[in-house]
Amino acid sequence: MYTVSSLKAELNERGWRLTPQRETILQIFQNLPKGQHLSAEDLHILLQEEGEAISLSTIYRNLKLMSRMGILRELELAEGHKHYEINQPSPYHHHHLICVRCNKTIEFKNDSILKMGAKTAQKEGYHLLDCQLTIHAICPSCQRSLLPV
Amino acid sequence: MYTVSSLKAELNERGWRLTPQRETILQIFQNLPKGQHLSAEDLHILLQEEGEAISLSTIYRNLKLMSRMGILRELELAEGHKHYEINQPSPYHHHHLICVRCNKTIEFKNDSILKMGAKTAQKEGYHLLDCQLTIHAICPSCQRSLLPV
DNA sequence: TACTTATTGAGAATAATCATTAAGAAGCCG
DNA sequence: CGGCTTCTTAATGATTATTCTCAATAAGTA
Ligand SMILES: [Mn+2]
Ligand SMILES: [Mn+2]
Ligand SMILES: [Zn+2]
Ligand SMILES: [Zn+2]
Repeated sequence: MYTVSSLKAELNERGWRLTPQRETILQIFQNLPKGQHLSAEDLHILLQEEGEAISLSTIYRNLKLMSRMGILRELELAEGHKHYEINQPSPYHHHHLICVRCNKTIEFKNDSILKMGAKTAQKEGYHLLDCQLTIHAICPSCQRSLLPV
Repeated sequence: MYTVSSLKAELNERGWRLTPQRETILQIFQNLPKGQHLSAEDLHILLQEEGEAISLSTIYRNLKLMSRMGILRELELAEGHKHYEINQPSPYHHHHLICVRCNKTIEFKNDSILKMGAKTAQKEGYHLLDCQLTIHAICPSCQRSLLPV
């Protein structure tokens, strides 16, 4: 599992710095209950409630940065804004099935997808940061409700 | 001088449309006193005052569009936001000398710059949209005031 | 007149700016 | 070797600017 010191190492390697804000954000995501995802706004409010407020600017900046570093995954759920979760390696790596009506999200695993992603990236000489299958769909419950569109 | 019908022609040629908003924006810039430049916000307020309000979204979208079409010029003055003016051909084509302290802006002409720009673009096979020399400086009056930085 | 689809407007999300702060590197002793 | 002081410059936070989204509208065209 990703530690604060490995974050520091990776940052420093690129001439960047470990800040309390980055450390806090990493820890929030590491301690996030399985299956939960946070938007920038969610994170902002959560931090305020915990009395560790970080500015929205900094949150946006670091969510993007940590996604590009491959530490977080940027998820396109069905709410009109991005969500994030920690990017975990193989045994925990998973994909998302999202109900576009009620936003209920199910995480599922599939090793062959990850393998294929890794192989494809490698074949092209790309450095893999994340590989996620996102399925937008309508859940059984919303199907039953028969509401138009 | 650019007319509404030539704007319509150029738009339609690309599958785009002439809207009242675009027409209004063009006319505002055409009637703008020589040497005046408008920011998105300036334009928004100006239109509100004239009772022809156009949404800020639409203003931003069209300022960018019309700049890319070569109808407007996007100016990097010294105020932290973009300004725009109509993009006029040769005899009216000009450049800008801006005081970064008081924002006083002087327009000046220089045919050789335009010629060089045109030649350079042509040599590389580029289609010239605009060619502007922007000079950021400190005006005599601000020099005299001797204020630090 | 009907039809397709670009455009608009409202609101939300995200990015940019800039002065201020503070990591991390480097130099200096003890 | 450590701690302390400097120094450079990345990062933050507050604010502002700009972009994105989506449902509703309307331009151009058949
Ligand atoms: Mn959400
Ligand atoms: Mn201005
Ligand atoms: Zn559902
Ligand atoms: Zn001046």
